[in-house]
Amino acid sequence: MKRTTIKDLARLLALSPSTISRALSDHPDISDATKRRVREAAQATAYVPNLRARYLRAQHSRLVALVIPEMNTFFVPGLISGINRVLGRHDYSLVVFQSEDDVVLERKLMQLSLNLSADGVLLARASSTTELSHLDALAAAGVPVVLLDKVLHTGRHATVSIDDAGAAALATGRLLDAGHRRLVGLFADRRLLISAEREAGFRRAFEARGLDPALGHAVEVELLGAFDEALARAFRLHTTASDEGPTAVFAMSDELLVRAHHHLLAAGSRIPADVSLTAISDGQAPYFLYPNVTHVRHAGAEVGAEAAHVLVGLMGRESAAAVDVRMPTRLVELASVAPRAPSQDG
Amino acid sequence: MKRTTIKDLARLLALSPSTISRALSDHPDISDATKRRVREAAQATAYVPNLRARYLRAQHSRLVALVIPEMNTFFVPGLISGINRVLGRHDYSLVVFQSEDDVVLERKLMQLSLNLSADGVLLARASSTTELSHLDALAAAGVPVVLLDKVLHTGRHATVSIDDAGAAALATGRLLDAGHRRLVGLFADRRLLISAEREAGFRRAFEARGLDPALGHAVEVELLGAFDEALARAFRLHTTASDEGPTAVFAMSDELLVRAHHHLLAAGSRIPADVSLTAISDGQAPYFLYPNVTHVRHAGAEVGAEAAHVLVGLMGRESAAAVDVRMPTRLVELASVAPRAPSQDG
DNA sequence: ACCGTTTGCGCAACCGATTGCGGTGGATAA
DNA sequence: TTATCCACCGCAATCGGTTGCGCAAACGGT
Repeated sequence: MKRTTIKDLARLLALSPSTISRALSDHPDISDATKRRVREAAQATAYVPNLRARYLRAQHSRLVALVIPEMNTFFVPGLISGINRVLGRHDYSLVVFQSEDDVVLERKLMQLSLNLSADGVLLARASSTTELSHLDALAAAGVPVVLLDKVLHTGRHATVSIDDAGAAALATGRLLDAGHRRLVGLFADRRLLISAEREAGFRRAFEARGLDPALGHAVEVELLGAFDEALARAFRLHTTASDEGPTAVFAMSDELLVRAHHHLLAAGSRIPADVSLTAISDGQAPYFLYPNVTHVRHAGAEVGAEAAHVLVGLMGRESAAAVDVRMPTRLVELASVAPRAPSQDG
Repeated sequence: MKRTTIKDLARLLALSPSTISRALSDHPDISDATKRRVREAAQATAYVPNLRARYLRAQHSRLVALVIPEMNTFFVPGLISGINRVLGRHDYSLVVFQSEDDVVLERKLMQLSLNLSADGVLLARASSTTELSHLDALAAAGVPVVLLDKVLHTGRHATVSIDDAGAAALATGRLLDAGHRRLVGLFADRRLLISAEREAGFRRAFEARGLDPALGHAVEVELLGAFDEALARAFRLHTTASDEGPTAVFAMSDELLVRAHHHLLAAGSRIPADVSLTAISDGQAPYFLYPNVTHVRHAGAEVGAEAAHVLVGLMGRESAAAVDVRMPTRLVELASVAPRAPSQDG
């Protein structure tokens, strides 16, 4: 049941392997008659060229490794899809690894990518990854790396990301411009650069309008399990007797968005009549939540496609210029924000 | 910037490549002193073993190809994650391909998997794939294939799937047992085997209880864009003057579930006070929708892990037994079903 | 001092391809 | 007839490893 090789064909037709190889690749040195014979034999024996052997000789693999912290529901699927679409067009295949958000495993996977001779690597670093020395081996071997989504701007690596602070400011600003003042901002673990950036954007939106950033109550949701309690507490804490409580919520991610939405409905709040809502989102969830959520779009598919483009470019040439791409983001106006009549503090 | 090879080390240490290879693999024939020298030199020159060369010689690749129709939000991510987790434990790497739900591309990708000498293939067939002759070449080469999720039971290929009809009957039965009689069932394209099966289960639930299956109104949602209109029409059509309309909805997938949920809220219905809701779901969406949706769990992660297990088993031995695994499904009781007082037709 | 056994390493083939170069045979030109 | 050229194909090296086998030196025993 072994597969047919070029040598098998050579033996079968009493030719040399080189002739078979050339016949199959339509080399001018081979006569048409021979080419025909070879092709027929290849057909008959179900010959399948062995790309690994070919690539070994050619010193490449046409394999690209993608390392992500972990699979999730909203962003990563689009990312993979976008990457795959672009890579497929250039005859690259995508190997997907998960680092389980662990630097140690991430390092191992970088090493594995090198062992497999990946032609390029796409890395969404683990949250605990604070330095990129494990990319040095890749660099030394001339394997280009593109950092995506959760990047680290070292100036030495190509990156594809968004302006996190800007996106957060945009979504927050939409709430402020609708007249809301007391806001709750939902953020993931603050030690993550991305959370810190988005929280900074959240505050910046207040400052840009000459408002007191203290009106924005940032809630850090470390464990999704403790979400409801955390959000409820935020509302309680920031509701004073003289003043009413928060009237709008900003979620920095889809995970937080869907939970916030759920929480608000469960608490009996109407959106947007009682509470307005915006988020930074991949662009899926906002459409199946009711009402549709006004959001700043940060689509995995677009980030992935762009990163793949950059990588393909890098794999093409020798030089490894450290491009820094910032994907544009835009506000998608849907139905979760209602204007609010300004009160005395507006 | 070329990477160090075994030959480089051989030259450097004035040894033969074979000695280097054996020293690195701790072969007993090599003296400890030499081993030490070799290891140090390998360290110093940042030697990286080339797995492709090794695997070429060893006649395998430790690569597994996964071919899915397309990425989606709910099921596939879990699938990939589950597969990867199991595969990783066995030192296999996962190459992910998307067939864009097109048989022609699917065929090409099977061919590509063969060209790359994948050690095994995981296939979630495209909806237009009605026969599996493109797997013959893989079978001939001794490459095991496991069909998952959207399978085709040929008796010649290993499969991992669920009892679609049973799962649908379970979710539907939950509604009937709560006293609901007029039901709307939401299904994807009927030409898909999976839709047909689940619709059969939907009807079977009525029959099993001695009820008229005509009370179950199956709606086929071909285009997600036309969802709202289709569902609204179903409610209109099946609401008679003498009788009230449907009081419960069953969705055969997450995509349909989230849209149904959205639609019901938008129409001003309360769940479950006005309309009860069940679904077959991966198990994510039911928790972030409000109220949490009672569903039959069909988790991608579990299907993926099981399929990977089966494949690993198959890749281990020579024989290619055609196992047929049906994943168990169970009802997860949450909050979207309310009992309904029986009327005259109950 | 002689012989058998280890110990430690190299030769060369192999995995499945690709490719520079050289060689043979027939046709053509001089 | 002989020199020349071209069409067509094979040899052998190469990619980066692995491995069966052989061989020399060192070692042990008597």
